[in-house]
Amino acid sequence: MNGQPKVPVPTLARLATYYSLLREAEEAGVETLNSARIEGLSGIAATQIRKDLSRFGELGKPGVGYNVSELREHIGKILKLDRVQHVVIIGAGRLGQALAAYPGLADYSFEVVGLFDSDAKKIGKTLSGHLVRDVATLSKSLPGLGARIVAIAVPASSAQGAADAAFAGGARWLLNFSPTHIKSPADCLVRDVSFTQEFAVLAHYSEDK
Amino acid sequence: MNGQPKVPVPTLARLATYYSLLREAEEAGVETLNSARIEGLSGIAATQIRKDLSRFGELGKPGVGYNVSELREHIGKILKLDRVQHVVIIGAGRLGQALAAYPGLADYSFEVVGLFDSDAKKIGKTLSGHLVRDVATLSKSLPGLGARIVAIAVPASSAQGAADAAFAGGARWLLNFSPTHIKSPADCLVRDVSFTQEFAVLAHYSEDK
DNA sequence: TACTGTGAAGCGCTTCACAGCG
DNA sequence: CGCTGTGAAGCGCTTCACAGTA
Repeated sequence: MNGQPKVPVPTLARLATYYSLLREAEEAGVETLNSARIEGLSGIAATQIRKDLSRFGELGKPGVGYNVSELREHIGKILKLDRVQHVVIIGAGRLGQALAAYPGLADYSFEVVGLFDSDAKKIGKTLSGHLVRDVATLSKSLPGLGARIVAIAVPASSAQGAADAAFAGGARWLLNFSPTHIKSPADCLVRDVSFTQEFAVLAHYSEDK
Repeated sequence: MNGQPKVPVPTLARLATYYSLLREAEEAGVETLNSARIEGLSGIAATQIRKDLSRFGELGKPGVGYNVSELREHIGKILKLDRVQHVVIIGAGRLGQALAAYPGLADYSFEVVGLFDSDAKKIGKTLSGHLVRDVATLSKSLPGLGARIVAIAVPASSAQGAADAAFAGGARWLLNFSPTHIKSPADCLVRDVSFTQEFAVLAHYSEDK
């Protein structure tokens, strides 16, 4: 998709974890952190942490560790959290509202710039601090909102329609919270978050001893 | 006594996908489905599907495919969705409410038997159809609720405390929706669902302007 | 001495090619 | 012939052992 060195998704996920933990350490005034301490804070093995970070250059100092703010900044650049990322949310139900109001998003420089729904009772109202707009207008208004990322928080039956409207509006990165498979153009990336899947995995383990 | 063969987590996740899609096919009156059709419905490669299913015996018929209701039932047993799974949710904020009311949970035979919060304004009220109870009483009331699985939907700052109360009440399987690492006893299993992590992974792929 | 960086080994999931059965 | 089941190859992430550096 772009010409940068490919970073494995599991690594990216861990980088997001480091980022969040480094933010907290920075606010607490911690200046350096070594891989063993990061393991204690994150549950991720120290060797794994060093391996992840070494991919991007020599970020740490032997005998000392990693400089907290430098490392946070560096990871921010890799994850592109060094700029504001505009996000649009489709679906103003409980989940959509939860996402729209989620404080964690702001911590990562995500900004919700639009909340859409198809329910006439919700359109025009302000929910979770956002004006609810008609999803029928999505594909036309999306380019003007400058949103790179669209989150789908609608029931399974309307998910593909919502996604198609997003694609028509130029969206290329989707986070799909609906429990259904979304067919997407080849140059688009859809990431699924399935609550039921997570519960089901846990259920499988629920009886062994 | 763990006599069952270990099933990889990625496989379990896909089984949950098959299960959901088979439910729909069953309701639509479809009797058989072959791996190519399941690929079309799920986006999962046909060879992967056959490999996944072959692990549990010869479930399909060459030249025909898989019997929809038989397969759904079989997967239900593997994932232990053939019985009601009681779930307790800690945190009655927007996310906790979204989970408590999520229709997908009922489709998988999950039943929310308790919704807890620490906010005195919420305790005693009914939200998303559930009475909100005081989280301070959680560890005592948990055994009586018969919940195997506990979902943590509280802010990061109270997540460890909520988890500890759940562990004290005998919970051993946690779904953690808070953006923080939870320390858990060795015989407990914590699965993390991090919205910000998912957004961050997507952000990495977003194009430079 | 304390800690990072890294080549190599290890391991598990995925993909392939094709055997086997209805 | 159509479609599943499977041993084997492929591949990528993780873990290990230790070299290298402040």
